[in-house]
Amino acid sequence: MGRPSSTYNKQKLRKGLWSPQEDEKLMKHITQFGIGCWSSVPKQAGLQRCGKSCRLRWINYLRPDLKRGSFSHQEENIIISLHAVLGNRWSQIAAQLPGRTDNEIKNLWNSCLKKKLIQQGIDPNTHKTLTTNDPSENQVLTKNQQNQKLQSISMTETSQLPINSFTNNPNPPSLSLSKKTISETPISISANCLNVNPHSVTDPYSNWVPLFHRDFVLSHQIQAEVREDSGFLPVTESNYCEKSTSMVIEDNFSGKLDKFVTPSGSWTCTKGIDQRCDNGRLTYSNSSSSSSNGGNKDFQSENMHFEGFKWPEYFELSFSENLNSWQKLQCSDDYSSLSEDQTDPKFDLFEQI
DNA sequence: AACCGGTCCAACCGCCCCGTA
DNA sequence: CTACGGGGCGGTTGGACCGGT
Repeated sequence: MGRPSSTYNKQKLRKGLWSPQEDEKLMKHITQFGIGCWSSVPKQAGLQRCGKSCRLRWINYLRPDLKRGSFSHQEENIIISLHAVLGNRWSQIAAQLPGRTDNEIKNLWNSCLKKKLIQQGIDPNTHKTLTTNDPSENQVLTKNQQNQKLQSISMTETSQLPINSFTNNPNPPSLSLSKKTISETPISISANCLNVNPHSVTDPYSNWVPLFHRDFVLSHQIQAEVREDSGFLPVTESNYCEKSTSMVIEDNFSGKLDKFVTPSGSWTCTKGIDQRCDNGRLTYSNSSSSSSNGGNKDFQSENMHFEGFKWPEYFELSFSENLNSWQKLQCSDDYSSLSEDQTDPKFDLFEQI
Protein backbone atom coordinates (compact mmCIF):
# COMPACT_ATOMS: atom_id res chain seq x y z
CA MET A 1 0.00 0.00 0.00
CA GLY A 2 1.24 3.40 -0.83
CA ARG A 3 0.35 6.71 0.60
CA PRO A 4 -3.30 7.62 0.96
CA SER A 5 -4.66 9.10 -2.21
CA SER A 6 -5.95 12.59 -2.13
CA THR A 7 -9.40 13.51 -3.31
CA TYR A 8 -8.06 16.97 -3.91
CA ASN A 9 -6.29 15.96 -7.09
CA LYS A 10 -9.49 14.51 -8.44
CA GLN A 11 -10.86 18.02 -8.71
CA LYS A 12 -10.65 19.91 -11.97
CA LEU A 13 -7.04 20.97 -12.19
CA ARG A 14 -5.68 23.92 -14.02
CA LYS A 15 -3.10 23.44 -16.73
CA GLY A 16 -0.98 25.71 -18.83
CA LEU A 17 0.86 28.84 -17.93
CA TRP A 18 1.02 29.94 -14.34
CA SER A 19 -0.53 33.23 -13.37
CA PRO A 20 1.34 35.68 -11.11
CA GLN A 21 -1.27 34.96 -8.43
CA GLU A 22 -0.54 31.25 -8.57
CA ASP A 23 3.18 31.93 -8.43
CA GLU A 24 2.66 34.09 -5.41
CA LYS A 25 0.63 31.41 -3.64
CA LEU A 26 3.20 28.73 -4.31
CA MET A 27 6.11 30.96 -3.39
CA LYS A 28 4.40 31.98 -0.17
CA HIS A 29 3.69 28.38 0.72
CA ILE A 30 7.23 27.14 0.08
CA THR A 31 8.71 30.10 1.90
CA GLN A 32 6.53 29.40 4.89
CA PHE A 33 6.60 25.61 5.05
CA GLY A 34 9.54 24.62 2.92
CA ILE A 35 9.63 21.80 0.43
CA GLY A 36 7.82 18.75 1.64
CA CYS A 37 5.27 16.48 0.05
CA TRP A 38 4.47 17.97 -3.33
CA SER A 39 1.18 16.17 -3.64
CA SER A 40 -0.13 18.03 -0.63
CA VAL A 41 1.18 21.41 -1.73
CA PRO A 42 -1.74 22.34 -4.02
CA LYS A 43 -4.29 21.81 -1.28
CA GLN A 44 -2.27 23.59 1.38
CA ALA A 45 -1.37 26.44 -0.93
CA GLY A 46 -4.87 26.78 -2.36
CA LEU A 47 -3.86 25.95 -5.90
CA GLN A 48 -5.89 24.12 -8.52
CA ARG A 49 -2.78 22.38 -9.79
CA CYS A 50 -1.35 18.91 -9.46
CA GLY A 51 1.65 18.42 -7.19
CA LYS A 52 3.89 17.67 -10.09
CA SER A 53 3.02 20.92 -11.75
CA CYS A 54 3.83 22.79 -8.52
CA ARG A 55 7.13 20.99 -8.20
CA LEU A 56 8.06 21.81 -11.77
CA ARG A 57 7.08 25.44 -11.40
CA TRP A 58 9.20 25.75 -8.29
CA ILE A 59 12.23 23.98 -9.72
CA ASN A 60 12.20 25.67 -13.09
CA TYR A 61 11.02 29.13 -12.25
CA LEU A 62 10.40 30.15 -8.66
CA ARG A 63 13.45 28.71 -6.92
CA PRO A 64 15.40 31.67 -5.51
CA ASP A 65 18.82 30.30 -6.46
CA LEU A 66 18.04 30.22 -10.15
CA LYS A 67 20.36 32.07 -12.42
CA ARG A 68 18.45 34.20 -14.89
CA GLY A 69 19.54 35.39 -18.26
CA SER A 70 21.30 33.89 -21.20
CA PHE A 71 23.98 31.27 -20.94
CA SER A 72 27.58 32.40 -20.98
CA HIS A 73 30.10 31.04 -23.43
CA GLN A 74 31.68 29.08 -20.60
CA GLU A 75 28.37 27.56 -19.62
CA GLU A 76 27.67 26.56 -23.20
CA ASN A 77 31.06 24.90 -23.46
CA ILE A 78 30.47 23.03 -20.24
CA ILE A 79 27.16 21.76 -21.54
CA ILE A 80 28.70 20.63 -24.81
CA SER A 81 31.52 18.90 -23.01
CA LEU A 82 29.30 17.24 -20.48
CA HIS A 83 26.88 16.17 -23.15
CA ALA A 84 29.73 14.41 -24.90
CA VAL A 85 30.22 12.37 -21.76
CA LEU A 86 26.74 12.08 -20.33
CA GLY A 87 24.48 12.31 -23.34
CA ASN A 88 20.95 13.55 -22.70
CA ARG A 89 21.23 13.23 -18.95
CA TRP A 90 20.09 16.78 -18.46
CA SER A 91 19.71 16.62 -14.73
CA GLN A 92 23.31 15.45 -14.33
CA ILE A 93 24.49 18.18 -16.64
CA ALA A 94 22.43 20.73 -14.72
CA ALA A 95 24.05 19.55 -11.51
CA GLN A 96 27.32 20.93 -12.82
CA LEU A 97 25.82 24.31 -13.56
CA PRO A 98 24.58 26.01 -10.41
CA GLY A 99 21.44 28.01 -10.96
CA ARG A 100 20.53 26.28 -14.18
CA THR A 101 17.77 23.74 -14.58
CA ASP A 102 17.71 20.57 -16.61
CA ASN A 103 14.78 21.93 -18.58
CA GLU A 104 16.64 25.10 -19.40
CA ILE A 105 19.69 23.18 -20.54
CA LYS A 106 17.62 20.77 -22.55
CA ASN A 107 15.93 23.67 -24.32
CA LEU A 108 19.24 25.36 -24.98
CA TRP A 109 20.64 22.19 -26.41
CA ASN A 110 17.70 21.54 -28.70
CA SER A 111 17.29 25.11 -29.86
CA CYS A 112 20.84 26.34 -30.08
CA LEU A 113 23.79 24.14 -29.23
CA LYS A 114 22.86 21.33 -31.58
CA LYS A 115 22.83 23.72 -34.50
CA LYS A 116 26.04 25.30 -33.35
CA LEU A 117 27.81 21.96 -33.38
CA ILE A 118 26.41 21.02 -36.76
CA GLN A 119 27.64 24.33 -38.14
CA GLN A 120 31.07 23.43 -36.80
CA GLY A 121 30.88 20.11 -38.58
CA ILE A 122 30.37 18.14 -35.38
CA ASP A 123 27.70 15.54 -34.95
CA PRO A 124 25.76 16.63 -31.84
CA ASN A 125 24.93 13.03 -31.00
CA THR A 126 28.37 11.50 -31.28
CA HIS A 127 30.45 14.67 -30.85
CA LYS A 128 32.61 13.45 -33.66
CA THR A 129 33.27 15.18 -36.93
CA LEU A 130 30.53 14.78 -39.49
CA THR A 131 32.97 13.79 -42.23
CA THR A 132 33.07 10.15 -41.19
CA ASN A 133 31.26 7.69 -43.41
CA ASP A 134 31.42 4.92 -40.90
CA PRO A 135 27.78 4.17 -40.11
CA SER A 136 28.77 2.74 -36.76
CA GLU A 137 29.90 6.20 -35.72
CA ASN A 138 26.39 7.55 -35.84
CA GLN A 139 24.39 4.73 -34.48
CA VAL A 140 22.60 5.01 -31.21
CA LEU A 141 24.52 3.30 -28.48
CA THR A 142 22.97 0.55 -26.47
CA LYS A 143 23.04 0.85 -22.71
CA ASN A 144 25.95 -1.57 -22.51
CA GLN A 145 27.83 0.37 -25.11
CA GLN A 146 27.19 3.56 -23.19
CA ASN A 147 28.56 1.99 -20.05
CA GLN A 148 31.63 0.75 -21.91
CA LYS A 149 32.10 4.21 -23.29
CA LEU A 150 31.90 5.72 -19.85
CA GLN A 151 34.40 3.21 -18.55
CA SER A 152 36.95 3.79 -21.25
CA ILE A 153 36.21 7.35 -22.03
CA SER A 154 38.76 9.32 -23.96
CA MET A 155 39.54 12.95 -23.51
CA THR A 156 38.01 13.94 -26.80
CA GLU A 157 34.70 12.97 -25.30
CA THR A 158 35.09 14.45 -21.92
CA SER A 159 34.81 17.62 -20.08
CA GLN A 160 36.47 20.91 -20.13
CA LEU A 161 35.45 22.47 -16.95
CA PRO A 162 35.75 26.02 -15.93
CA ILE A 163 38.08 27.56 -13.51
CA ASN A 164 36.39 30.78 -12.69
CA SER A 165 38.06 33.97 -11.94
CA PHE A 166 39.30 34.31 -8.42
CA THR A 167 39.98 37.90 -8.89
CA ASN A 168 36.41 38.70 -9.81
CA ASN A 169 34.70 36.04 -7.84
CA PRO A 170 33.50 37.15 -4.43
CA ASN A 171 32.31 33.67 -3.60
CA PRO A 172 34.54 31.17 -1.88
CA PRO A 173 36.14 28.78 -4.28
CA SER A 174 34.47 25.45 -4.36
CA LEU A 175 35.14 22.06 -5.71
CA SER A 176 32.49 19.59 -6.57
CA LEU A 177 32.42 16.00 -7.60
CA SER A 178 29.58 14.25 -9.23
CA LYS A 179 29.35 10.59 -9.84
CA LYS A 180 28.98 9.62 -13.47
CA THR A 181 29.10 5.90 -13.12
CA ILE A 182 28.98 3.75 -10.10
CA SER A 183 31.54 1.06 -9.61
CA GLU A 184 29.94 -2.31 -9.32
CA THR A 185 31.98 -3.01 -6.24
CA PRO A 186 32.90 -0.08 -4.07
CA ILE A 187 36.63 0.25 -3.89
CA SER A 188 38.45 2.01 -1.14
CA ILE A 189 41.37 3.84 -2.54
CA SER A 190 43.61 6.75 -1.91
CA ALA A 191 45.57 9.09 -4.02
CA ASN A 192 48.06 11.68 -3.05
CA CYS A 193 47.34 14.40 -5.47
CA LEU A 194 44.39 16.10 -7.01
CA ASN A 195 44.24 15.12 -10.63
CA VAL A 196 44.77 18.52 -12.01
CA ASN A 197 47.05 18.46 -14.93
CA PRO A 198 49.27 21.47 -14.44
CA HIS A 199 50.48 21.38 -18.00
CA SER A 200 47.08 21.73 -19.53
CA VAL A 201 46.80 24.10 -22.37
CA THR A 202 44.23 26.73 -21.66
CA ASP A 203 41.07 26.94 -23.63
CA PRO A 204 41.50 29.71 -26.19
CA TYR A 205 38.11 31.07 -25.20
CA SER A 206 38.63 31.07 -21.49
CA ASN A 207 40.93 30.01 -18.75
CA TRP A 208 39.43 26.62 -18.47
CA VAL A 209 41.43 23.71 -17.38
CA PRO A 210 40.13 20.28 -18.16
CA LEU A 211 39.86 18.19 -15.08
CA PHE A 212 39.28 14.74 -16.22
CA HIS A 213 38.14 11.72 -14.37
CA ARG A 214 37.45 8.42 -16.00
CA ASP A 215 34.44 7.66 -13.89
CA PHE A 216 33.52 11.04 -12.62
CA VAL A 217 33.21 14.54 -13.72
CA LEU A 218 35.28 16.72 -11.52
CA SER A 219 34.11 20.23 -11.63
CA HIS A 220 36.61 22.59 -10.30
CA GLN A 221 35.43 26.10 -9.79
CA ILE A 222 38.69 27.48 -8.61
CA GLN A 223 40.14 30.10 -10.83
CA ALA A 224 43.74 29.76 -11.66
CA GLU A 225 45.91 30.60 -14.52
CA VAL A 226 47.76 27.59 -15.70
CA ARG A 227 51.46 27.99 -15.48
CA GLU A 228 53.06 25.46 -17.69
CA ASP A 229 56.34 25.19 -15.82
CA SER A 230 54.67 24.60 -12.50
CA GLY A 231 53.65 21.44 -10.84
CA PHE A 232 50.63 23.10 -9.36
CA LEU A 233 48.02 25.62 -10.12
CA PRO A 234 49.18 29.07 -9.24
CA VAL A 235 46.48 31.02 -7.52
CA THR A 236 46.39 34.59 -8.57
CA GLU A 237 43.95 36.02 -6.09
CA SER A 238 45.99 37.62 -3.38
CA ASN A 239 43.72 36.86 -0.50
CA TYR A 240 42.63 33.48 -1.61
CA CYS A 241 42.22 31.12 1.31
CA GLU A 242 42.72 33.95 3.73
CA LYS A 243 40.08 32.85 6.16
CA SER A 244 38.44 29.74 4.96
CA THR A 245 37.33 28.00 1.88
CA SER A 246 34.93 25.25 1.26
CA MET A 247 34.34 22.22 -0.80
CA VAL A 248 30.95 21.26 -2.10
CA ILE A 249 30.43 17.60 -2.63
CA GLU A 250 27.50 16.16 -4.41
CA ASP A 251 25.96 12.80 -5.06
CA ASN A 252 26.42 11.46 -1.58
CA PHE A 253 30.10 11.35 -2.07
CA SER A 254 32.07 10.08 0.86
CA GLY A 255 35.57 11.24 1.25
CA LYS A 256 37.81 13.85 2.59
CA LEU A 257 40.44 16.29 1.63
CA ASP A 258 43.16 16.52 4.22
CA LYS A 259 44.75 19.75 3.35
CA PHE A 260 45.79 22.27 0.85
CA VAL A 261 49.44 23.15 0.84
CA THR A 262 50.41 26.64 -0.09
CA PRO A 263 53.72 28.44 0.20
CA SER A 264 52.24 30.50 3.00
CA GLY A 265 51.12 27.54 5.00
CA SER A 266 49.03 24.46 5.10
CA TRP A 267 45.31 24.26 5.00
CA THR A 268 43.86 21.52 7.03
CA CYS A 269 40.41 20.16 7.29
CA THR A 270 38.82 21.52 10.40
CA LYS A 271 36.45 18.63 10.65
CA GLY A 272 39.17 16.05 10.99
CA ILE A 273 39.79 12.75 9.45
CA ASP A 274 36.35 11.31 10.03
CA GLN A 275 34.65 13.87 7.91
CA ARG A 276 32.07 12.42 5.61
CA CYS A 277 29.96 14.25 3.14
CA ASP A 278 26.46 13.59 2.00
CA ASN A 279 25.56 16.36 -0.32
CA GLY A 280 27.26 18.43 2.25
CA ARG A 281 29.84 21.06 2.49
CA LEU A 282 33.24 20.71 4.06
CA THR A 283 34.94 23.70 5.49
CA TYR A 284 38.65 24.18 5.72
CA SER A 285 40.61 26.75 7.56
CA ASN A 286 44.10 28.00 7.20
CA SER A 287 46.46 26.51 9.74
CA SER A 288 49.02 29.21 9.20
CA SER A 289 48.75 32.33 11.29
CA SER A 290 48.16 34.55 8.33
CA SER A 291 48.46 34.34 4.66
CA SER A 292 50.73 36.57 2.75
CA ASN A 293 49.24 38.74 0.14
CA GLY A 294 50.25 39.52 -3.36
CA GLY A 295 51.87 37.49 -6.01
CA ASN A 296 51.06 34.02 -7.09
CA LYS A 297 50.67 31.17 -4.70
CA ASP A 298 50.91 27.58 -5.54
CA PHE A 299 48.53 25.21 -3.93
CA GLN A 300 48.18 21.52 -3.97
CA SER A 301 45.67 19.21 -2.49
CA GLU A 302 47.15 16.34 -0.62
CA ASN A 303 45.84 13.07 0.64
CA MET A 304 42.54 13.16 -1.09
CA HIS A 305 40.70 10.00 -0.23
CA PHE A 306 37.60 8.58 -1.77
CA GLU A 307 35.68 5.44 -1.53
CA GLY A 308 33.20 3.78 -3.78
CA PHE A 309 34.93 4.53 -7.01
CA LYS A 310 38.23 4.31 -8.72
CA TRP A 311 40.67 7.11 -8.73
CA PRO A 312 40.90 8.54 -12.19
CA GLU A 313 43.54 7.94 -14.66
CA TYR A 314 45.71 10.91 -15.28
CA PHE A 315 45.71 12.52 -18.66
CA GLU A 316 47.79 14.95 -20.51
CA LEU A 317 45.54 17.20 -22.51
CA SER A 318 45.66 19.63 -25.31
CA PHE A 319 42.94 21.80 -26.71
CA SER A 320 42.24 21.30 -30.40
CA GLU A 321 40.83 24.42 -31.96
CA ASN A 322 39.86 22.48 -35.07
CA LEU A 323 37.78 19.99 -33.17
CA ASN A 324 36.83 22.43 -30.44
CA SER A 325 37.57 19.81 -27.87
CA TRP A 326 40.24 18.55 -25.58
CA GLN A 327 42.47 15.84 -26.91
CA LYS A 328 44.23 13.26 -24.83
CA LEU A 329 47.92 13.32 -25.51
CA GLN A 330 49.06 10.61 -23.20
CA CYS A 331 47.84 8.70 -20.23
CA SER A 332 49.60 7.75 -17.09
CA ASP A 333 48.42 4.99 -14.85
CA ASP A 334 50.47 6.27 -11.97
CA TYR A 335 47.54 7.27 -9.88
CA SER A 336 45.29 4.42 -10.72
CA SER A 337 48.00 1.93 -9.95
CA LEU A 338 48.67 3.73 -6.71
CA SER A 339 45.02 3.82 -5.93
CA GLU A 340 44.53 0.13 -6.23
CA ASP A 341 47.66 -0.74 -4.36
CA GLN A 342 46.38 -1.58 -0.94
CA THR A 343 49.89 -1.77 0.39
CA ASP A 344 50.22 1.92 -0.14
CA PRO A 345 50.73 3.52 3.28
CA LYS A 346 47.97 6.00 2.61
CA PHE A 347 45.54 3.19 2.14
CA ASP A 348 45.60 2.52 5.85
CA LEU A 349 44.77 6.10 6.47
CA PHE A 350 41.86 5.84 4.17
CA GLU A 351 40.60 2.73 5.83
CA GLN A 352 39.92 4.84 8.90
CA ILE A 353 37.32 6.87 7.07
C1' DA B 1 -2.53 45.18 -41.08
C1' DA B 2 -2.69 40.42 -41.91
C1' DC B 3 -0.64 36.25 -42.68
C1' DC B 4 2.90 32.80 -42.39
C1' DG B 5 6.76 30.15 -40.97
C1' DG B 6 10.39 29.56 -37.75
C1' DT B 7 12.14 29.74 -33.07
C1' DC B 8 12.01 29.42 -28.28
C1' DC B 9 10.63 27.83 -23.93
C1' DA B 10 7.36 26.74 -20.20
C1' DA B 11 4.79 23.10 -19.07
C1' DC B 12 2.85 18.64 -19.72
C1' DC B 13 3.14 13.58 -20.45
C1' DG B 14 4.57 9.09 -19.76
C1' DC B 15 7.69 6.17 -17.90
C1' DC B 16 10.61 4.45 -14.32
C1' DC B 17 12.39 3.87 -9.73
C1' DC B 18 11.86 3.82 -4.94
C1' DG B 19 9.67 3.73 -0.45
C1' DT B 20 5.89 2.23 2.16
C1' DA B 21 2.47 -0.79 3.99
C1' DC C 1 5.88 -10.31 -2.96
C1' DT C 2 2.59 -6.98 -4.45
C1' DA C 3 0.14 -2.70 -4.97
C1' DC C 4 0.23 1.92 -4.77
C1' DG C 5 1.68 6.76 -4.59
C1' DG C 6 5.43 10.16 -4.84
C1' DG C 7 9.16 11.99 -7.06
C1' DG C 8 12.45 12.43 -10.79
C1' DC C 9 13.66 12.44 -15.49
C1' DG C 10 13.71 12.86 -20.56
C1' DG C 11 10.80 13.55 -24.55
C1' DT C 12 7.30 16.18 -26.52
C1' DT C 13 4.05 19.82 -27.31
C1' DG C 14 1.51 24.09 -27.57
C1' DG C 15 1.52 28.73 -27.62
C1' DA C 16 3.89 33.15 -27.42
C1' DC C 17 6.88 35.80 -29.95
C1' DC C 18 9.34 37.62 -33.90
C1' DG C 19 10.77 38.71 -38.48
C1' DG C 20 9.72 38.54 -43.29
C1' DT C 21 6.48 39.09 -47.00
